[in-house]
Amino acid sequence: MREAPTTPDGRGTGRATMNDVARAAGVSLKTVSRVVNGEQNVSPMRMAQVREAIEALNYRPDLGAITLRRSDRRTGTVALLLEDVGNPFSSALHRAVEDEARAHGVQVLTGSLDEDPERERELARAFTMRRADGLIIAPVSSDQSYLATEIQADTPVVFVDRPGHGIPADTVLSTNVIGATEATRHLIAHGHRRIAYLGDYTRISTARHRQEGYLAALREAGIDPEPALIIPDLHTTPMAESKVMEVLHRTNPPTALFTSQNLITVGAVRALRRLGLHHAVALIGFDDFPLADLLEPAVTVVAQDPAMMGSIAAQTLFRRIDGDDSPPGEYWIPTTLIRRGSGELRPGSYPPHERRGESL
Amino acid sequence: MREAPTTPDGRGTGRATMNDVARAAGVSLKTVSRVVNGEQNVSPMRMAQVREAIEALNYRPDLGAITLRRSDRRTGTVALLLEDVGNPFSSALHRAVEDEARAHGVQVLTGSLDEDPERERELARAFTMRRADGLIIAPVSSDQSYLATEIQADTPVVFVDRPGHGIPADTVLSTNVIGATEATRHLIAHGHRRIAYLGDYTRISTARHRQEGYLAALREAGIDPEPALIIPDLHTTPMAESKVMEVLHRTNPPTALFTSQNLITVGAVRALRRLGLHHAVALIGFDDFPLADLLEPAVTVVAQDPAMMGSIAAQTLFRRIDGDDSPPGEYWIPTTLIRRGSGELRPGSYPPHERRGESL
DNA sequence: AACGACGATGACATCGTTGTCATAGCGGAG
DNA sequence: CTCCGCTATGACAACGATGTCATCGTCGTT
Repeated sequence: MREAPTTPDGRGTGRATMNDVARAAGVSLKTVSRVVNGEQNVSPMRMAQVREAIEALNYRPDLGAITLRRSDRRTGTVALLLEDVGNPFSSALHRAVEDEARAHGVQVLTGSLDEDPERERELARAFTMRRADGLIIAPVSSDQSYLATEIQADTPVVFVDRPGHGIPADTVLSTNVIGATEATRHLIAHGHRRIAYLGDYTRISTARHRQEGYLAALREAGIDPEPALIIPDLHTTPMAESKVMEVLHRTNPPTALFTSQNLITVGAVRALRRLGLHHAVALIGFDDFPLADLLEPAVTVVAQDPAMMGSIAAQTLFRRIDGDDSPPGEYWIPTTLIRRGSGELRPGSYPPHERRGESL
Repeated sequence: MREAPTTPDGRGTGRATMNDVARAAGVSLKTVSRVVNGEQNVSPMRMAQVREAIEALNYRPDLGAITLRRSDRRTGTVALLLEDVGNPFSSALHRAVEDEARAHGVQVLTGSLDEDPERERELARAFTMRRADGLIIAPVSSDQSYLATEIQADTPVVFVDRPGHGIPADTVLSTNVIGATEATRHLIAHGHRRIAYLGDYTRISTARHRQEGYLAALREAGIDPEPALIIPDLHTTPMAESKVMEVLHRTNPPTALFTSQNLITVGAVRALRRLGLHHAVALIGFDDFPLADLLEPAVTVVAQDPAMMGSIAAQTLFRRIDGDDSPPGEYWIPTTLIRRGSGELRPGSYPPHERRGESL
């Protein structure tokens, strides 16, 4: 095996170029290009020589240079901007996008937005400079019109989990309103009338929609929503936990809780445990989470399908990349109410201890 | 605002180039380059003209072209190859790498390996072609010598979670042996002598090391390891669940379980629940998981620190990228035994029902 | 008044690759 | 034997940017 070549001017990167291969094989640059790209009309002899040189020099094409020169300008990369690649929802979605991308021979660049609009702009800019072939984004800022340039430059954009604003683009969403309505209706059907809503920051569209669904179900059942039971702007587990503690200490506490998001659900579970009310106060959470079925009682949830959302978003994106220019669509991914126990508790189960052995 | 320019030959990408900006501003290409790169010696007047043109044309530099031409050849991208970006361990690690990368103005390309050596090669090749500035990988194949070319070409590689083979490189690992020894010792200290080991595929180095630690603790306590209690090659929750069911149905069942991985731990919890033995048989799992503290009993674990692993791996990588060429190092990230209840059960707690009220 | 230093600017080559075009060689039809 | 058409091959420009170098003008110094 030969040494890695160094260009005469000392700028050597330690990596062989197509030119190095050409020299080594004693053919022209273009012939190497033909072999590498599997083009017709190369004699078997040259072909063998070139392949041998490629092997010997350990040549690897430079995708940057290829992209620059090729007429289609594809980078074979798509960008994925999510809330936080470390959380279960985002990472499940990410994985589904990756699977779809793999099928297209495309790599995925990811970034976490952390509810930070500035970060959204930064990352969008970074990915623009990298000329990603497409962009899937769960937007956090209130205006995505800065992406208009991209779309105009033929880089498709797909919104996922949250709708975008200021530009038309394909959008993949959970049926948030319907799911929340269904959850609340389910609690009402089990006899509850004092149902608390615990939600994330109101600026987040999904939080608003879930609250909307909650209110719709109350209205439909002729229950007056009680302002004191509508508690938005919770974002973390500790925030939710302490708020739930407070709510349940009130003189006229709710008999059921509807939590609009994972971390809040977990906070509620912790609070109920600490108060020993986990078998007394009903609970339904929006968004499923691992081990929900192993808790005591198991937690009833409105499950989203992040994997499906990722798949659909990616499929839509690739269809656009492949030239589909029909009008943008909205894709609604259905949620599923999973009955596990916590959502089927009836009001007036106090004191909890008397009921303990009963369950199961 | 002006229309996006089209190059005369019709190859127009819809995106303005530096040349377009130069033409619009009535200056030379090089002057635009100077402005964009904030170089000295541009008159304020030209500067203003150029900025205006940039704004009007919505110019964005093409990172591919920049990388090709610049002498440092940086792409501002690092590659991260993990077991599965969708699982909690990988995604926590991913997030930590992203945070470190963000601090360096670098983007992260990710890929999931799914224990598939072929996939490892494919992705390594894809990232090589993209000329990532560095590579962090949790290897699955038995030989990474194919990466030697990369290292030689000055693209640093860092192994994380599992050691690499065939090339020297920085490596970031959990203290698997120590952690497993500690867990097993803890069970022994609580009176157990019949402790089952339930592990992942033996081909995975972490699984081997955890088994090693388990055996070391037994040996140290003068307990003869019982082959029937050493159960490797479990990889999924259902596999683990059914195996644990089987083991506990034996005539002389173990009084404690040590599970070497998350999914196995969850499988064990499910099996114990189904058999009603969750308060009778002790359990310690390797690797922490969300809600472990909310299960009944709460699950004692040997916690890893994936975020720390990601941080250290990324920091090491960036140090290398910045030119550090000291000999490769090994970084051991300590594990922590978290006592929560399941690991503190003593043998002979049958029947479980008598003890139920007692706990807490 | 002559000169050197320096600031501002642009011309041109270049990075690694592909697209376009030209051309040499060869076999077969007329 | 000539010419056509095809295959195999290479020369050269171009993609979008930066690095190098040359040039020109201005100003302070002697």
